[in-house]
Amino acid sequence: MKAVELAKTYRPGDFEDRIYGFWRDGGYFEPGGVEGKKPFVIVIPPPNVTGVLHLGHGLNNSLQDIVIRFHRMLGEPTLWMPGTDHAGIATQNVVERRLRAKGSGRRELGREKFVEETWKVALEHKATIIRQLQKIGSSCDWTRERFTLDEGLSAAVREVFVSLYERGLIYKGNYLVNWCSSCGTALSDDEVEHQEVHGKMYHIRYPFEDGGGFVEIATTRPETLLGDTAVAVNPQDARYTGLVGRRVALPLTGRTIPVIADSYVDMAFGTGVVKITPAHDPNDWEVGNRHNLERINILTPDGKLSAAVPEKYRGMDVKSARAAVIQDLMDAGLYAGDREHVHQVGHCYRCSTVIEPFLSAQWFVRMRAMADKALAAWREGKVVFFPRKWENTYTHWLENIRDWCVSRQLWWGHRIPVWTCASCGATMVLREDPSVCTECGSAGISQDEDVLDTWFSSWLWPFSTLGWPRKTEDVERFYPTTALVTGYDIIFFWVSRMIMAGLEFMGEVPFRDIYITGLVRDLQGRKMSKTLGNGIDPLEIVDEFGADAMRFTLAFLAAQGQDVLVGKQSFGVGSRFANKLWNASRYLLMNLEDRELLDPARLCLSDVDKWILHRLNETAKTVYEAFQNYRFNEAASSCYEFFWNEFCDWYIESTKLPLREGDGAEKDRVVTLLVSILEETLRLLHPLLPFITEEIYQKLPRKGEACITAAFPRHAENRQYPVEAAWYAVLQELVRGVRTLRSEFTIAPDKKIRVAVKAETDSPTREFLQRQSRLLKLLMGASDISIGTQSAEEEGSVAVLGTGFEAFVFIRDVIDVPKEMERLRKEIRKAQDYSVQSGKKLSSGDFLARARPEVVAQQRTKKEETDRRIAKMQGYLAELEK
RNA sequence: GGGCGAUUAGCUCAGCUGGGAGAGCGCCUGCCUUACAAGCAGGAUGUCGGCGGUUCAAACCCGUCAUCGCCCACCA
Repeated sequence: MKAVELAKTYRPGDFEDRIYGFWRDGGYFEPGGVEGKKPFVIVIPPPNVTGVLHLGHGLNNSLQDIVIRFHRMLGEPTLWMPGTDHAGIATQNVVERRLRAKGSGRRELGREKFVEETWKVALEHKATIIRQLQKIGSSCDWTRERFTLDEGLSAAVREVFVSLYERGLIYKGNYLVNWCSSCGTALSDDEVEHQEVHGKMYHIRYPFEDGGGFVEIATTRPETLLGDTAVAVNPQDARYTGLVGRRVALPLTGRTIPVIADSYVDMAFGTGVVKITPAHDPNDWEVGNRHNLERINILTPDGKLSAAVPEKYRGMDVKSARAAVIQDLMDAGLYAGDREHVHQVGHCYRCSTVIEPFLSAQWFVRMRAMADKALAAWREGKVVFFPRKWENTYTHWLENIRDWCVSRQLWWGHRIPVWTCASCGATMVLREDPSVCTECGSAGISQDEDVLDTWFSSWLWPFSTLGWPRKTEDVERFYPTTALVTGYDIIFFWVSRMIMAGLEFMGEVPFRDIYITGLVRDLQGRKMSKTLGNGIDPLEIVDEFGADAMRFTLAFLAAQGQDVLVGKQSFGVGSRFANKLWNASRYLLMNLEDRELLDPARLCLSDVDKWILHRLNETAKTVYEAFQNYRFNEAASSCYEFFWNEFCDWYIESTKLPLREGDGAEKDRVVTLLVSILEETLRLLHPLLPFITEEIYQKLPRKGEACITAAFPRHAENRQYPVEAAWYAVLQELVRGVRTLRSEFTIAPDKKIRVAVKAETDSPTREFLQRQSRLLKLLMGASDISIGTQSAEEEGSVAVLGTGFEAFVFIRDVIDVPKEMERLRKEIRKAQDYSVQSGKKLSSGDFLARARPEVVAQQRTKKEETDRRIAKMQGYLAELEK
């Protein structure tokens, strides 16, 4: 047979795109697998169509692809459902920013044109994102790709909104909501990020209406005074009881407001007197409700002071209004100073603008009942988080759930399917767009201007992508899905809500396993962000190191529950590993030249072969279990260890002897085995390094159709060879010992040495070593080796001790005697430390009585071994002293 | 104010059921040994954050303190 040629150097760029095309065009990403097996399904967390993917997506999608490929190779019908999210606020902001840069704006453009423009931008980004996902090897079924704003998903959103309305779970009301004046919309409570702000606490005097003194209040937002409708004191507060019922003159406004008593007021805080602004503070809102206070909305939707305030302040933004109010208070002699104050202030999660509580009419979803169902599902074990610690976050949020404000004052999103009739005032919540009023037949109807929160489409993702509300085969076959892989930052936004929607509309949780990835950070542990400029572009990594290197590195670093810290240099790990795989494969395939492959099942196995097969078998088990439990770092490091440190460093090296000296039949046997181990290893590594494994796999002389759908290696009882594995471990110990000596005494690699090994009488290990004496010579660089039960001569040698053997290396002429004595003393000291420690245990009655018998026995054996070693080393030392 | 996580080699971190502390990178030494210098062979380095406790036995379990980080929370 001819040798198979692999390029001299590993260049992932040469084949990754080609391999991806082979898979995609070959339909390998579509669900196949074994008939009747339970499908394995993941829906992708849809990336926002606002920009490009960052390394966090790189991690998240690499891990999903690893799991998907693993299950596909187990023969399960596997579906990775891809798609993207229209990301309401974020995308609208991107487009608005662009328009502003051109001196335009969304108002200038008008709703229809603006939405058209946004579609263009979204589709551009969508294309980029999909290209990126493909670049890193994502084996998504692109024939099923979805977008949260496409027709099907819009139908799902519509159905859910109407159906919730019909069930009485959606209502509209005038409430205080979180308002972002920059985005110009209401937000849900979860979309507000609290940040610590070093601000000021301002003290202001409110004079009594009838003259004669004042009360002093403290506030962090003096400008809201313009909307005050009361001041409150605690009814228990002896200082102020007399004041309740009196009226104060509200500064700068000409209005007077009452002093009321409410237990909400904390007597110990500030002055014990609180200004009450029901329209601009959630607490004041409650107080206002209890006391039937007027609500004065002093803000406009774009964050300016409204017509409700005195003329001079109208049109000012909050910041300048604050300054003006303070100045005017000073001028009026009502300002009582300020002090430093650190507090939490809500900011918009999309644009970081300070959130104002703002009174407006919004749509809300009643969450309590759905949350209880989601909690029950968790309690019944229907969803499991990996790692478990995130279950606290999940339950805590659900237990304290609040109604969900779902309307957004945006143009980009699903328009709320509600119409009102101008003539009869009817409200229509409908599955189909009406042309006239369903109550009075008037044509004077208009649709609600607002759109829905982006998450209102995302929470349906696990079934809307499958075609729901239509009764499709996909829904039937693939719902519920199996696993979800996502970041902890969206447990509230997305994970919990999907579980609620799944239970509510499908009657079943949408997935079973929830793997929560860590966050990708830079090497200093900082979040990657545009402003810090410390972000890493996954495509740059793919270009420089290859997609396989990126994936392997991320998996290698992804310890469950830990953030992943990476710098560009980090990817060297994966890069070197892929390179090693390339070179080892190149070498093995070179050896096919003039060889004939035999039937691997009928090969006669040497002890060394049995060792590596045993290790491969064990590794397959470890990796299988690691993938099943989403322990990616463990899978990656086991693969690394097996392939590099065992297969390459020892097994391939060991086979160089027969390949050099064996006869043709022996060479055929060895090459057959090497190629079959390589083939299995490629399958083992495929989920982690899909491109390179497929590329090499396709070149194997004997292979299945494609690595991507080949069977994942499984642990087999009949491939266990623990005895041979133990023998080989002794061989390694012996070789390492001799190599250490060589290195310590700087014996040139080409200088051949003579070694005598003395092993225990009647030991199978000794017989094994005797059988491997030529291999031993090769591995230790020995010219001559003798293995017996006694060494004829020890004169002129330096000894190496190991499990059941002593080896004598005849290099006394080149060694530095004092140095060797020093080394021995150190070794002895170490062994003695252990012996003493172990002796203490063994002489303790408690230990003997309470420790498990096998532990005691083990301890005893080890101590005896150690003591024997000490005695021998002392013997060598005495020898040297002479 | 609650809750969670981290603290292990110079750096980044593993260590899943308690039984003589591990990896990768970096560092040092020797090698271009016909697969691989992105390599090979070898080496050094640790009061496992502090203090208590449980246990025959603790990096691991419990308590406590310290430092760092994250999440949640309406104190003006």
